[in-house]
Amino acid sequence: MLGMPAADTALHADADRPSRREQILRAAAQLFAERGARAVGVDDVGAAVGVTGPAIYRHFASKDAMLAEMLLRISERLLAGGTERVADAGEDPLAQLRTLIAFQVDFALDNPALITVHDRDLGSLSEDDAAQVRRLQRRYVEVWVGVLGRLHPRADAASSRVRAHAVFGLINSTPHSAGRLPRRQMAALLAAMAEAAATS
Amino acid sequence: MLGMPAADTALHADADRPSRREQILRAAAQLFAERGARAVGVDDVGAAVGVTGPAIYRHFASKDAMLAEMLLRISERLLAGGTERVADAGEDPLAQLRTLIAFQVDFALDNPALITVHDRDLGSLSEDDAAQVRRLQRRYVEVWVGVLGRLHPRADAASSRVRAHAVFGLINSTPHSAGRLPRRQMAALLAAMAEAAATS
DNA sequence: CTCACGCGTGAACCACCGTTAACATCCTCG
DNA sequence: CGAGGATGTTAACGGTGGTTCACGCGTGAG
Repeated sequence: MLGMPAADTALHADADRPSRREQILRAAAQLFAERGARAVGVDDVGAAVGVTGPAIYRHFASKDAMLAEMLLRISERLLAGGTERVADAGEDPLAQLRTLIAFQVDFALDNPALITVHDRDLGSLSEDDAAQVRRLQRRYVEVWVGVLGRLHPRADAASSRVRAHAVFGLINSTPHSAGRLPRRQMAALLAAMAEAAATS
Repeated sequence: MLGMPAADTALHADADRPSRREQILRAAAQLFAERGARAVGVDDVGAAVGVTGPAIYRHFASKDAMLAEMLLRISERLLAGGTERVADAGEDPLAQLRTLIAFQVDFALDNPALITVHDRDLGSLSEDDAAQVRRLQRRYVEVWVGVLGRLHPRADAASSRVRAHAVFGLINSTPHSAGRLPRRQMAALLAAMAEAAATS
């Protein structure tokens, strides 16, 4: 814990000159998305940033720790962004829904790789880490469930939860249809479909 | 090829008294869905049907061959079912869409495990097998694209393809929200959402 | 200057797992 | 009844891949 670099564990992205740690996480996310976390070797990740495999261990305790941090960050970003958007959207449930949809669409279009890893490789996490990720996911889902519940006052919570997962599935289809349309068009289409599905 | 049992390679499901081969495929599908194909050992699959690991090789050439057959079957069932439904639905694009949606919803509710494996473990297939599966998938998508194109005559094929993937994502969210609602209610909700999204 | 420490390297270790080999069992059919 | 094939079992092999080790090299502080 004391030998570990103090910054960079935080959430901020460090866009301009990413530290080695960040480079590794980014490269790993890309590789994990393409082949699946278990199919990617430590050497592959190293090679992707111009370093040998074992060098990874100067920055992460283990390969699993890498994956864990990756998934935790994603979940945290989604939860934080989602709650913030809803809070800023006023009282109107439809306005809240629209901003949530726009947020999720942007995220999915910006990070198709993270989307892929997020729901494919949760299983290859330690039980503790997996539980923590699931807690964050659950809270994010609950944000959606709240909005959907206010939008459909006669529906029960279970229906709203199913609805939320269905909308996620719709929006998170981006990895399957990436690059087929210019981004603006893609975003508009997905948002329209998501809204239609959510309000049906 | 000659030593291989002649029947059972076919598509029919053999519901009543499944052969060992079928038992293995079913159990493997379940395990693969839960943990991911690479995380499941041959011994695990064997144990799930009351047999040791190497016994698998009396029925399959390799673990990869198991996965390949599994994915090929799924893709074939979807393509065959989809084309058949559309052919039986007459000329009305909306009627065609409704029957396609009903078909996909039924499949997704009946086989959440297969759905999961289908788009998570394609990557761990040999290049040849993966290509074959992708060809089938593509043809199934084209069935949807045709219907969606007739439904939105002013839209280009790329939009329809994105739309198709989005609807798949919506319906195939069943593994994430399994058992939260009674099946009838679940089917009705998903179908309504899918139709709203597809016709928006 | 030099000492410590951050960052990397190549080699070795070790566990896991797919696969094969060699040997039993049982059921069927001539 | 006896031969053969389908089906299993246990033991062993071999590759892959995560992790550790011992060591090298630069750089900034005392």
